[in-house]
Amino acid sequence: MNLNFINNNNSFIITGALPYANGEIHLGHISSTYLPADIFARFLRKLGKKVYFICASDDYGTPILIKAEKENKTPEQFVQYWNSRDREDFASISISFDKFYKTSSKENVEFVQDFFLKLKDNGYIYEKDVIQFFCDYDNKFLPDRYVLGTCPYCNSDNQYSDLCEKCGRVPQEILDPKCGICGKPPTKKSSKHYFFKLSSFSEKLRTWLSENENLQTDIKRYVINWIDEGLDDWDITRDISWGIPVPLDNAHGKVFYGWFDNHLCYISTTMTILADENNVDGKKFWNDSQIYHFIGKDIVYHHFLFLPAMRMGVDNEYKLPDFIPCRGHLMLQNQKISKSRNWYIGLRDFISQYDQDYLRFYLASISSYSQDDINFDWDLFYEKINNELIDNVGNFINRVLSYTKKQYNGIVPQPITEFDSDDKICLEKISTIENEVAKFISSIEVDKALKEILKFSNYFNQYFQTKSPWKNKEGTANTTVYLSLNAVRELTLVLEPFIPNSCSKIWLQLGYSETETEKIKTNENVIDKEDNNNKDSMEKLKIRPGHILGEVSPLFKKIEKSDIEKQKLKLQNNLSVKT
RNA sequence: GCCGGAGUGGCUCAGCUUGGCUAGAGCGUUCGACUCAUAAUCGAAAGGUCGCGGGCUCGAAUCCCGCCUCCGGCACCA
Repeated sequence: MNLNFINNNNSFIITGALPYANGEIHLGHISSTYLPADIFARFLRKLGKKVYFICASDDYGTPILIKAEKENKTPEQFVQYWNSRDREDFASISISFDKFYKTSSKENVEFVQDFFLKLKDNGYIYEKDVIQFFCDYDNKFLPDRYVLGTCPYCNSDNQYSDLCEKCGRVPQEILDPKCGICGKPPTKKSSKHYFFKLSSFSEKLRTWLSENENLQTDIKRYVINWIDEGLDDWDITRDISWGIPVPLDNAHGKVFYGWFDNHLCYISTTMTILADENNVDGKKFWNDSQIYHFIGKDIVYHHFLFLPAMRMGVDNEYKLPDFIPCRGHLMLQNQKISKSRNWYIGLRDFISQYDQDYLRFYLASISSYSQDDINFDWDLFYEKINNELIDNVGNFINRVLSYTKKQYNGIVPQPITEFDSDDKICLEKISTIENEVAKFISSIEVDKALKEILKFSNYFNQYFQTKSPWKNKEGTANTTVYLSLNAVRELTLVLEPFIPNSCSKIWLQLGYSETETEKIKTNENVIDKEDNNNKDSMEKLKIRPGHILGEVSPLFKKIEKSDIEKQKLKLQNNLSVKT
């Protein structure tokens, strides 16, 4: 949870919850899961750690099958579309996955089937007949969403048997059931299903949760409550055609339920990557690494119970997660995001209008490490970007660089005076900022890390202002500019995990080619292990006198207030159209 | 109903685990300064009964009890 922990470990496997392959990525996904994970992954890479950042589309299940049928596509075509779409969307906001794969991959299918057989060998799988809806006309079992009917709670008709979209509740027994395909009333029929003995892991799970200090305490408490109430065994099969087949001779037509196979894709995808590397024992690598599963709060149940229980069920062949960073949902203008009400902002839509780094910056700045919900507010977005990113950070960088251009022809000046006490404080700030930021990122508190960076930038604005080099050209100016340029450099280093795209531009303006930048980023161990004795030394300053800057121009464009008003209006209008 | 979280200046929040610096920050507001910079920046000021009521304590935003208000979760739902 702290810097020492990060320092003492060299390899990390980071996963982002798998997006279900039936719809587009929206701002909520980014904020709760992918952005925090990406910032963390980029931070670790910068420290020279071995990092695998893994994700995949979650391809199987009834909702996908139904949607594909409606669009007259095969489920393969359907999920292929969303897989590439997701891939593009994640790239558009620079989520730096090492691999974005799919649960329907050959590797995952084999892995899941193998995993199932191991669980079975270990005695954790049993068969049981369950009564299910069956359509005599279509000659099909009708799981979950294939049955429509009237919600027993709110009386809305045409709702799914496992979810009422009107009131959001999960009906125990839907009224007036109809087959989702032909509309005729279904009958009930017995079907053999496979069950996973979740209940027999209660005590092991309780112990694991209690003893793992890396897991968030409030979440542990409420998961333990579930255990206290008694865990039910878990029906892990479905009678549909779209899923991973149960690998048993007498189980034709049966596939695994999505939550049985999807999280195994974290492992199978990692193994797929590692198989391409020379001389790496994948399983050993997994078990020697620190495992982080980033998730949103909606899938706590699966990641804190199913996932660990299943790994326990194969004797911890692949170790359990060390961290499961879990965040709350993103609200939009203080209302819950809802796709069916059209109250959401798609990532693609957003990125087509604003710089990706605006979104990264804003979301990171409001993203606390907790399962409390946070709020996307257009007015605050406007203020944070214009006041903090642009006026504080962007302006500092631009004023220093353009001053150097103008007064020194872009050549870094030789400091000519003795460092005074102000300068010495600057020197210390320059040499400690990375550590300060690292402390927060290592415990995944990205909002606090960003705040620390803003304080740094603000401090140097003050320094530059107080020293007023334009008034002291014959005196302290060179030193002021020299130190400020080095502050810009540090700023760029610590900002990289947050706004990578903009940082690439800053490096160029600072006069470093792309290859030089790569060197800077990878060769430096930014964490300075307890060795602060050289704080005052000029050795810490990496931009040397005589270095030549690149072309300088403002990095960011301000957001217009009128534009924000349009966005708010657009959101409202979309909502009213739907309702 | 059960479980959990929250209630701090106009707004957004930090602080509360391990009670004690004059209760902090950013934005906004007011006044002033500066001009290198994207009308950016810097300085100063105003502004809070830390939800309410009790309690422990020399001392509580911070611990305990009760109450009020808001929010989330309640199982196969990504």
